[in-house]
Order: sequence, then structure tokens, then C-alpha cells
Amino acid sequence: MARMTPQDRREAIVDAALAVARRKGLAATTVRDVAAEMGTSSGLIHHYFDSMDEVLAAAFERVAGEDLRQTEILLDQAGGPHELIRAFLASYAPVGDDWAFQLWLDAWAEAARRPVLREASSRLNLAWAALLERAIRAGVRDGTFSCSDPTAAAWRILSLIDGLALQVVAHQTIVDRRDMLQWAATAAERELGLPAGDLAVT
Amino acid sequence: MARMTPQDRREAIVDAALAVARRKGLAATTVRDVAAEMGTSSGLIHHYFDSMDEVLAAAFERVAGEDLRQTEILLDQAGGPHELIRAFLASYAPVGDDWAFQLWLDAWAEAARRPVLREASSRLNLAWAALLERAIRAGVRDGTFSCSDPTAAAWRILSLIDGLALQVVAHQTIVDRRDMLQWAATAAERELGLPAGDLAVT
DNA sequence: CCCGCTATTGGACAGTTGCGCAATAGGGTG
DNA sequence: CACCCTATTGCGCAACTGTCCAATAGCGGG
Repeated sequence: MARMTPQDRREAIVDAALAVARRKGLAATTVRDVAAEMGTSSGLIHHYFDSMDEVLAAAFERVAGEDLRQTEILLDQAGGPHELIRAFLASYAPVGDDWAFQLWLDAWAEAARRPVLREASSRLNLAWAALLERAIRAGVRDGTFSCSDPTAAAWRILSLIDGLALQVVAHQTIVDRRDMLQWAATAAERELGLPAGDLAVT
Repeated sequence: MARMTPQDRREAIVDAALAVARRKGLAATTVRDVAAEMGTSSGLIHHYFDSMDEVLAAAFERVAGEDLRQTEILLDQAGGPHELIRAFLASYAPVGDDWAFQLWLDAWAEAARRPVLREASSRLNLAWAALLERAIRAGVRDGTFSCSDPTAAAWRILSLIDGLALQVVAHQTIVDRRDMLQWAATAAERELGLPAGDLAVT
């Protein structure tokens, strides 16, 4: 295969790992899968990463970080606080049998036993909460929202979405995406002192 | 090894599977691990279970089902609706580095790959939601609670606790158990139309 | 006491996994 | 052009996986 610079190759490996993880899940992604996806040999991967664990950790971090950055951009473009929260809900909530969210499930389960993964997942979760908290504080400052404890509110909204999304992705039939969005919006309205239906999705 | 009655052996297998899962996680629990834990041969396990998937599902079901049954008893003994919800929150929320909740995390993640486990986890989650919904409806009936959609409220409260507990167990440092209980209680008060502090934990 | 039922053994099987290493090839520099 | 550095190959290795099956052993009933 074409010779690449170390940086490009590392990125290509992570890209390929993600493409596989999207199909089979993080836990089931193997060295050979990734090599086949890239169209190279498996030995190449160990030339750039000491272990498969590192590849998976890098892959997870890339997805989660990318989602986060994209949402940050989305929020920057949002007009008022309402639109901002609505955009946040829509962008955080998984779509269909979302493979990215399955990645989160894998990460949370493995976090207890894999320190590197725990650190990454922990840091990213914190960033999401901080992002939401900032949005809430902005709304409180300009008087659109009323919320006595933005930190607690952010964690509650985030955790509620996590919990609902978990049902959608892991169990599929019990709760559907429509319910999830509707219920999350209702909870957010209460947290932010908004009239019912103010954040409703159409 | 000592010959056992089919019932006893099945239980012994599930016991051993749990002991291993506690150490290595559900996903990493293998037939040979379980056999070694019991001090028997691996073939024995397939004499009682058609597949490893079923063993893991049975193990998960044992823990989660036991918790559920114990909470049902707890709720039967509870006096008024307030005490009932308070008992529910306290009993559902994981304690410390709760390995029972870690089992839930493992199950949710593995559900995508193991149909039998998914079915069990799905069914038990539904049962928890139904239990909470029943408690809410009882409170609404006798006028203590005010809640327009008990089904949605139950799922929201449950999902919020799941999401918060997830942070406590998987990331440990970010959110602590005290915050989790406090925040869940606040959310429950709003869902049920109770004055602030009515469900506060001491 | 013996016999039959079945719990239990222990290894075979085909597949997979992560990893390491000697050989190769390709591109940039002299 | 030739040379060297290193990206890349491709296979071997040992360990592990779930599943299956013929052989064995131990208990209860006749």
C-alpha cells in the first residue's frame, strides 16, 4: 500500500477502526478488521500502536470529541437560548440504532476496568455537562431562563438524556426516539422555568 | 466433582458465573472461567445451558431480579406515597462502587450482541418502570401527588437515576452519591407536584 | 448386588484473537 | 544514480473462544 507519513497513517488507522466499530461495535473490533478496512496488513497497526487497546481508546476519543466539537459549533450558531437548548437536545440524542451511542455504552461498561478509557470517557462527559451548563447560564443571564442551580440542572438534563437514550439503543422497543425527545424537552422546560411546550419538537 | 441435582447445579453455575463477572465483567466471562470457578469441567455447563449467552442472561437476571423483588417487598411495607417514593429512590440508587449496577452497565452494553441477555435486561427494566409507575398512580389516586402522565414521569425518574448512577459508578469522581440522591429527589418532587424538599434525603 | 440413567469428564474441533519478527519495497537525500 | 531509513508486508505463534461428543463414574431403584 501507499507509503504514508506517520501522522497520516495514525489517522487512517483510527478512521478505519471507527468504520469497523460502526458496524460491529467497539468491543468486537479486531486488528485484522482494521487492517482489512484500510487495505493493508495487520502488522502495520502494531507499528503505530503498542496495543489494540490504544487503537480503540483513540477511536473512542475521536468520535466523542468530534461530536462534542460539532455540537459546540452548532451552539455558537444558535440564535436565542431557546433555540440553543433545542439544538442541544436534538444533537445529543442518538438517532435510530445509533452506533456512536453504543460506543458510549461500551465505554461506560468498560470504564471501571480500563483506566485509560475511564479517563477519556470521564473527561468527555464532563465537557458535555460544562457545555450545557454554559448554555443555561447564558439564558439565565439574559432573563429567558429561570434556574437556581445551573450545575445541577445541566447534570440532570444530561443524565436524563443518557438514561433515555440507553433504553432506545440497548432495548430498542421499550422507549422510542419520539418519546425520548418529547420527555427530555418536558424535563428541560421545567428545569429552566419555561412554559410547557416551549421546547417541544415538531 | 460431586454429583448434584439439576436445580442445584444450575444455581451453582449461575453463582460461579456471577463471581467471575464481578471480577472481569459480564462481557469477559467465559465458559472455562465459570467451570474453573466451580472446580468442574467446562462441558458440564453446556449440559445445562444451550449457550453461553443463556448463562450470562441467567446470571444477570438473578441479581437484577433479586433486587427487584426486594424492592417490591420494601414498597409493600411502605406507609404513605411519600415514604414509598423515598424508599424507591434509596433502594434503586447504587451504593459505592456497586457491582450490581456495574452489572447493569455490562448488560446494556452487551445487549447489542447477545439476544438472550437483551431480552432479560429489557424485561427487567420494564418491570422497574412499571413498579415506579404503580407507586405514582397510587399517590395520584389518593391526592398526594399531582401528575398528568404517570408513565412518562416513571420513565423520566428512572432514566434520570440510571443516568446519574452511571456517572457515579463508571466515573466515580464527577458526581457523588450524595448529589445523585439530592438531584433525583428534586426531579421527583417536580414530577409529582410536591413542594421542594419534600423528598429530600437527610 | 447389579443395572440403568444421567451427571460429569476431558479433550477435540474449528475458529478467532493480539502480537512479534524477518523480509521487502519505496521514497527522499546525498 | 545509488544508498539508507523506515513504512509495509505476510506469516507464524501461542493463547483463547464457544460448542460438541464419546467415554466415565456415581447414585437410586429393582
